[in-house]
Amino acid sequence: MATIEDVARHAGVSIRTVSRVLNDRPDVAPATRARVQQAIAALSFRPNTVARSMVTGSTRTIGVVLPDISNPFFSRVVRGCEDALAQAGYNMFLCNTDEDVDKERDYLALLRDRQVDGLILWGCRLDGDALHVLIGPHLPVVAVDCTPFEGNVTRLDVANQQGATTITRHLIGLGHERIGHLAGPQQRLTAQHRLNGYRRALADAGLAAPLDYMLEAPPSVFHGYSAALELLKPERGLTAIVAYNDLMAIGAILASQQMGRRVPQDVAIVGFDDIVTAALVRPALTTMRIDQYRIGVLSGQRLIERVKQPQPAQASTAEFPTALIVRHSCGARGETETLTQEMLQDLIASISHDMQPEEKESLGILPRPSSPL
Amino acid sequence: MATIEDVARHAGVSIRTVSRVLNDRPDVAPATRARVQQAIAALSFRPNTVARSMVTGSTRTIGVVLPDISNPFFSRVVRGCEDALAQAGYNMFLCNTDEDVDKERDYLALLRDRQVDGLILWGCRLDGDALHVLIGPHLPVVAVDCTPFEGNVTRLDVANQQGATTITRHLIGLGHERIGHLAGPQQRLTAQHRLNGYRRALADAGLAAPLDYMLEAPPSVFHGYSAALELLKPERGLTAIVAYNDLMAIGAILASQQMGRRVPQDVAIVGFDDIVTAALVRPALTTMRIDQYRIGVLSGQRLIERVKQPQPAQASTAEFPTALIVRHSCGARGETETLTQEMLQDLIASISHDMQPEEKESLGILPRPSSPL
DNA sequence: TTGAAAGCGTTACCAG
DNA sequence: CTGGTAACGCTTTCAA
Repeated sequence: MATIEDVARHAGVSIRTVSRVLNDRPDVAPATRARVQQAIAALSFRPNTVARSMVTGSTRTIGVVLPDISNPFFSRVVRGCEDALAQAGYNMFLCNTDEDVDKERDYLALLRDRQVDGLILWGCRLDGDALHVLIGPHLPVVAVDCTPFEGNVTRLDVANQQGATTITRHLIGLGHERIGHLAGPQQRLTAQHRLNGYRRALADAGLAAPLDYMLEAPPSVFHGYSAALELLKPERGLTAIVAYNDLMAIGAILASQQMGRRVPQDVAIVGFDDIVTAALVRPALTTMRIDQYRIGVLSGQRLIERVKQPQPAQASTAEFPTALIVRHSCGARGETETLTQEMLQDLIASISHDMQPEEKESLGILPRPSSPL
Repeated sequence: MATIEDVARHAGVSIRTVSRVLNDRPDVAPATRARVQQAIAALSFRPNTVARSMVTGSTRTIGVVLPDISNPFFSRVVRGCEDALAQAGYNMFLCNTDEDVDKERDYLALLRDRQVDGLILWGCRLDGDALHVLIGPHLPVVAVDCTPFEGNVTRLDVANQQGATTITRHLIGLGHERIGHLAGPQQRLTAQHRLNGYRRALADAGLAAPLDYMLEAPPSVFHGYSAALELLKPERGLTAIVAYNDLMAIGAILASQQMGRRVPQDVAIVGFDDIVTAALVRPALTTMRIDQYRIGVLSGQRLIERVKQPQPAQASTAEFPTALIVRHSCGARGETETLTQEMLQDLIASISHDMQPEEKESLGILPRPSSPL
């Protein structure tokens, strides 16, 4: 690997001058600049980012910490993040925590050691004090669905409670009175909020919500399936289930089918997130949509704003909206066993708007990231 | 941030001695070591990874370059990669190229500038020469489904051609004689190989494979849907379709349904990859399974082996197997409209083995990554 | 407009 | 066993 010194020697100038050319400084004579650029090309020199980081104090590197990238929800989110970060000239360290506080702690320490310029945190389980200690007061952070904590942080929260209330009300509007909840892990804030939203809707409608209407499980298809097997036992008499997320809802559909109960005729099931698969299972899931790509982009953009600001800004908060998507697992659109053309059109629509370039551009993601140097 | 010098001062020793303690060198007196450790704790000092990298020449950083993390296939793969890398003490830069050669080029250059210790490349479109120039002869690389190129590289290839032959033969064995192919983008090696495999099976069986049996499209649900609308027009008389991947196969199922042709009774459809959704759509997809998590882990482990080897090893190659998963979209297991309990059990099985801890451990992924320092 | 030299936070060689 | 010091590749202050 050629160094800046080699280039200087080759061009017959000083190191300082090469550095000036590298950083596009105006104060260098055109002839000199040309000579340096020639030398750079001749040696196919590229500046060492690590060395540069040492002196500038900036790595142009962002740590992204989330539960599990193989969850389709997060994989979509991360795509948005990465697009936003790449566009601003930042690279991303990806870290999977499996919602394990020890892993969270390790990764956070590691990332700080690596001198990342900022952090994007999704659904951290660490408490606020621990986060504050690990991250410190200066490092720019965007925290989505995390416990509030002190620091240079923008909090971004999905409207989980409100969303859960909305979708539960949808079920109530359909005439259901015995509505259960397949709850997510209650250490997760998100899961707590969705549970609260569900209870709120029932309370507002004067409906009963005994404890045995709710069951907690890990947020996967399989665990949703197992828990639903229990929750749907006839003695509870449930006619509808609000699941913590789409994965669990899909598991619940499987469980219902195994128990010989038709969805939506015998039991209505709704999810949360609107992952791509939600439109593809049968019956197609009624769910609360979170625009995953968009919130990913947003988190990245917000972080970059903060990183570029010289001094810590005021800690800020924003809420990200959800939208009710009515499909067929709730019974609102008929109970036909066969797929109608209208239903099909909906599904096609669901999958077709998927990350079109125009869609991206409207969020500020241009076709190609501007490549530094 | 405290530096090693602060620690040295605080402990009343030299910088050198602190460095020794940091790196667990034996040649330091127990009393001194204790004093240094105390100082480290008191100042909550953590070594600056960037500075360390400058002098050691190793960043303990790996670049992972792939088409799109929001594709469920890759999100699973990356999870495996990250687990393997984290366990070895490496962090991962994630880069999405959208199969755009310009993006590939930019990211590769950027990663080299960042002094990554190694590279994992998935489905690169750049030609061998370009790759060789960008990467150079020394940097350890694991290249999966990429054009062969010179360098310090382990090539890993999915048995795409063989897999496509196998699944096409499965259809032939079911009595189909007019089998179409929903092909992937032919600039991709993977897509070429699967096309070849399909043609091979037809040729071996003495079946016709006119060009209008094949149609190329981008590998998404939506584009699979659009292309299948064309491919399934009655004049072609196709009774079965081999899709490039599961996403396209799912699109094809949607298209068939919209055209009023039942799957599998009127047209059999099979996919490739066995993404999670494949088991969840109706009818459940018959497909060739690639164990995504496993191949992700494997790519990470192979790379680490290479990174730790002092001099460039012999370039090596390995093939990763696929397995035929027979579900219901091909008609081999009956044509019942309703889900039988047996079918359901299969699906449950498909989703339940999903990344269990025991499964992971058998691949060498332990419950928690050993945290350096 | 250009150059010499200091310094970023570590590691590691060579003396003591 | 411990300490002074050069070196890693770059940016930037200060002089010329």
